[in-house]
Amino acid sequence: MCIAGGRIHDLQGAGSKTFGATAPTLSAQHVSTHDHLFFEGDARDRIYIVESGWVKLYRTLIDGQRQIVGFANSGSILGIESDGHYSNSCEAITDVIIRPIPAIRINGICKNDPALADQILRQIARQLGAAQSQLATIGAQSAEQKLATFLLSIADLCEVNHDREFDLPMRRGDMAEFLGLRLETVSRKMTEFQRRGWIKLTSLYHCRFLQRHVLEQLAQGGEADTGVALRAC
Amino acid sequence: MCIAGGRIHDLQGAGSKTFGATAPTLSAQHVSTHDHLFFEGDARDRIYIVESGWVKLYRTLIDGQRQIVGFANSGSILGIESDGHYSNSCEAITDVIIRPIPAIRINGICKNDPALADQILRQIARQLGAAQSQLATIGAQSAEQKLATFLLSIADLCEVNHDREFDLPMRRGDMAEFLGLRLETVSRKMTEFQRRGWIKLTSLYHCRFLQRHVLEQLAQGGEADTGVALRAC
DNA sequence: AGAACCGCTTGATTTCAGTCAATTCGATTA
DNA sequence: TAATCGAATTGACTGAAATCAAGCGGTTCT
Repeated sequence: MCIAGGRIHDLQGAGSKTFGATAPTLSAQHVSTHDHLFFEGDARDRIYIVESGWVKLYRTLIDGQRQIVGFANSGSILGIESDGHYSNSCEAITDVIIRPIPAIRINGICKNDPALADQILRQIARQLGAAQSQLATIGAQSAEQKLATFLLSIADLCEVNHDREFDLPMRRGDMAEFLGLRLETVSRKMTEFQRRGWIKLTSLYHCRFLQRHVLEQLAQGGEADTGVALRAC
Repeated sequence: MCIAGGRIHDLQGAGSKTFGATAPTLSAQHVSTHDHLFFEGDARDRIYIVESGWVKLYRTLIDGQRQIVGFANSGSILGIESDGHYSNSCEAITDVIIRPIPAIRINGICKNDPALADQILRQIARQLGAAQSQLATIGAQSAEQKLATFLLSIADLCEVNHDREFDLPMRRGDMAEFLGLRLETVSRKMTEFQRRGWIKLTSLYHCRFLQRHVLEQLAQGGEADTGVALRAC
């Protein structure tokens, strides 16, 4: 099966030709929160361009452990890392609108559709860079540093508003599975960040930076000084 | 600077036209062990195709922590994840022969050189898949599982010979920086794997599988049973 | 030969994050 | 308003890997 619950709906007439004259012809589709676009191992019959909303991409190990390998929102292309079969599962974490592209178009795409191919090449390069950054985060940072890095990068994707406020569209457990932590650890650190006055959670899924520079220092591998001036030495 | 020690040598006449009629014109170059092809942040003036030998790709955090984001050998394309500037440093861990491709060719490559573009697209997709697998390894596995996964995948890249023997071209510290562990932990686990009769180190950089299935079970998230039969229950 | 160096191994101890368990919070429904 | 359910928080305890430190073995340099 490819779509859990079969709740993907065609949106005839919704935003078309986003990707130029050679763009795909399939119409945009709607996916509800918690529905899957595809599962790891499914035959890859199409790739998807996200038009709005958020999805998570993850892998499941045999012992049930899961690893989220990325979150994706508007502009992301899904399914390009695989060949024949999807190598990740993909679940909507908000309501999502996607535009499918038949996989058949991918073979020899450079000859047949150079505009789309360039688009895909840029996207996949960006995703590879992001995956490598995430490797550095997961492999070389402490829980505290991981969370700081995560908040900054998610805020970046969400475009922080004038109040330094941004969405946190995923659950604590998703954050944990992305960062290689447990949700209890994420929860504790979020609480600690608040207690120290670095962030303010206006709701579970809404966050505001109070001391962004402290998080940036943490993320870059420095010590958090909480405003205490460093003495020259 | 781009090449530490300036020890990259042109190899005029060495293997040419590996990548079809539209292949790059620059000649192959030799890089000695421990020399750098490029550093994180350098202007990306070219990408490279590895023709022989091994390199490591890594990032350095401000506090000096390093994360190896990948090892690459024959057939790999280096520098494609970046745009304008290299996002990783690249160091030869053995003597290496590479073929450079001027970055200028990359823009609009689909129109100008579709054969090379298809090649790059396949390579980058493979690298993204590998990076995501590595995320799952680093984020969701124990030290023991990480090492089992690593040995299996490196053996795969090296092509195990008839004696189930394969090269381990990197140092313990490199393995550690790749797996998000400390070199002491890698050393301990390697010793433990040997003591349990799963592997035999014929030298520091040469390994033989004795009980490959145990490692495979470990890597997939199961318990290691060391040959003791499981009772049906 | 001796000294110095480098990478690896091994041991003792500490610590950060994981585990297990209880409780709270918030949204939805009866 | 009470009941229910899922998600998040909080607490007590444990354990796996990090840290700190010493020693080993091979290679290179004087």
